[in-house]
Amino acid sequence: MTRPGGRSARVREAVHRAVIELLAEGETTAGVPQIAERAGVNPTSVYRRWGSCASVLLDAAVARLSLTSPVPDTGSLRGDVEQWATAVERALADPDGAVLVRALITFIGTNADPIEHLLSRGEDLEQMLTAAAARGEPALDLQELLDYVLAPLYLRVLLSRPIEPGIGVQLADRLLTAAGLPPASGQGG
Amino acid sequence: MTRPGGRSARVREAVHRAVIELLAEGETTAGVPQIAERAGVNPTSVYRRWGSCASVLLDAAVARLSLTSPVPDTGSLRGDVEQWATAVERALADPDGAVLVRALITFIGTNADPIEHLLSRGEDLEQMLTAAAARGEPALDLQELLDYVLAPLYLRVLLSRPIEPGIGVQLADRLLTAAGLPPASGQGG
DNA sequence: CCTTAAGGCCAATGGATTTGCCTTTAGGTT
DNA sequence: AACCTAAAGGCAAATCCATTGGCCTTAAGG
Repeated sequence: MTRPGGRSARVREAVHRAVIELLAEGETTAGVPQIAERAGVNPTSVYRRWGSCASVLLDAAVARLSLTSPVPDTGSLRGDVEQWATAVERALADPDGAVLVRALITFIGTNADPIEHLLSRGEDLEQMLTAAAARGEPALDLQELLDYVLAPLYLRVLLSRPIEPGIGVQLADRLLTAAGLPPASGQGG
Repeated sequence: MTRPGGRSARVREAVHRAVIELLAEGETTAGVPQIAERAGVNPTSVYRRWGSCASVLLDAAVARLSLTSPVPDTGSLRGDVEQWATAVERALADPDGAVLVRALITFIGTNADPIEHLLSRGEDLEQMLTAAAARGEPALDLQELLDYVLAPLYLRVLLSRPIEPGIGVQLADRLLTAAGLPPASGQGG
């Protein structure tokens, strides 16, 4: 029998918060003992539940990023893409989000699981694009969406460049323009 | 007095090769002792010169990446951008290059130095774009070059997706098209 | 009020890191 | 060319610290 709630949940929460905090403070070399102390938890407990610092990080990152950027459904391709881009922009502009993305990237080389997780989100996005095409809007590729919008945002995070407010929409517009969709007039019609 | 050559240089070389090899073999958790053994060097020497595994990696990455992708000067904007994109593509398609980029990203959060190094290359690229604008060609932004070409390539590396051959030129064309430069006819004039 | 999953504590353990000292040798000098 | 000198490497012993294992305590979930 597994026990998802109560003390276990509190420990999980505390540990997640601890890693994120430590990373945000630049303590990138913190080990399990440091995390445990910050979380007010015994190191042994962390070792038993997660086994390593990397797993903790991964768990925290996936838990956090799952709450972010749900796939939108505004009824128009432009609306969907812009809304999604904005959500990603917001997620990455938040220092915690940035830190988690970097951590995720770091450990993706080791673990295949997080990639799977990300790709499953990709399928949702693909559906969003497919639905738009079915409505008669321009057909977009998931890869194009990633190239035009996600990649530039990630590059900023990874190189520690600032995320300019509004950049999400701007990137989305580049994609939509390249796809032949006229720029939004903003006046409807 | 510092001694850049002779045995020191050999040790440096051997250690660089060792980290790259180990990473390429998937030994992402290798520590200083493993690196030293692979390099045929005493661990103490590694500790004294670099202090940590991260520094070794960084040193190796910067040393290696400095040799790659020199800024081109073909006389035409399209030629320059396409050639640069292809060089980057080639660098990232090489497993060693990919591994180093990921390593670099991982430790950029900690160290500011490598960012400086990368940005200094950015200035060279900016000159390339400025020179083209001075010739009357479309004026491009460094940021656009990074967004359209570098970011998508990096994203592939970071998410462990394959780098499709020719993708460099394809990305370059997107940028050039967006800039109003007609696609290459390949027939000149 | 049970049962037992999960956490805490403490005492090993083992490998990474540091330290002191000696040997090699790069780079310069005579 | 032989010859300094000190920077850099090697070696071994000492130390430090993350990780593990055994055992007890707490408290979910029924």
